[in-house]
Amino acid sequence: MTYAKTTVFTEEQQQLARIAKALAHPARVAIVQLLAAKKTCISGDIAAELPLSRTTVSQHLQELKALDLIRGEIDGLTVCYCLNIKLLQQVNQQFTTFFVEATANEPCGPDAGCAC
Amino acid sequence: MTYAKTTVFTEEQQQLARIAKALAHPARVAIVQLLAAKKTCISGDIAAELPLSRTTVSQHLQELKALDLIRGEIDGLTVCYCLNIKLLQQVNQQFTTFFVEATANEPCGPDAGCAC
DNA sequence: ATAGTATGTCGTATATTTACGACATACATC
DNA sequence: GATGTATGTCGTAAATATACGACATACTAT
Repeated sequence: MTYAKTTVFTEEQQQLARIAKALAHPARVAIVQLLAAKKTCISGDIAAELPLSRTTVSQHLQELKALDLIRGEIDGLTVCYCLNIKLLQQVNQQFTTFFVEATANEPCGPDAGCAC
Repeated sequence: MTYAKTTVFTEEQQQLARIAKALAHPARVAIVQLLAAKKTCISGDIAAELPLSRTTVSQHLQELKALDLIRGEIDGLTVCYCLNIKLLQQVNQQFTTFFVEATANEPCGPDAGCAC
């Protein structure tokens, strides 16, 4: 067996992994859900809803913002974070494609060189 | 402002985050795609396709296996990893629901107490 | 101007992830 | 049985993520 490393990760794979990473913490999932529910969008209120310190929540917000999944608008003294709906729709499409392709066929079998 | 921490992360949020974490590395995304493409399913061949050592790939495989996203079947000297199609379909549904809910409404606005 | 409030950043401690060589195990083949 | 091969685990080093108190900044209100 040759063990040639033919593949480097594609931009597509890296992009999917990046977004997955952004959602890889329950706090960040919760933040997106909070914003979607329109319950609030103000930084401090978000922190108040989560069992974490304001500092930590701010850090999670920055992570989501770094990927442009949310955007912050300064409104006087407070900051309002809004979902980037368009990007989320795009990302939704990427995940859907990934999962559909992953679940399209029965896996393995003789084609792949195994008996299962 | 009271800063009462009313919410602890729900099982749903934790589940989504867990799966997202599993896909939060391009190598693991690539592994799922490789298995889906039926190109191969044998541990060593998977490692040969990726720009990582066999040890590291094995580690990534164990992570996917721990969440039951893939299953390993020993076939003599080799081990064949197969996608858990049913679980992937379930997960697909979870992600879809999450994204649909996140993108259903225009975010923010006066309801949420901000001006954007 | 002064005081108070909301927010982000810095510093830092701890935990987790990532990566890989070395080793152990288990099967196949000679 | 001895040898070779495929795989997983162990130990460990380095990088990254998580969490939070303390501080700095910027705006509001008195």
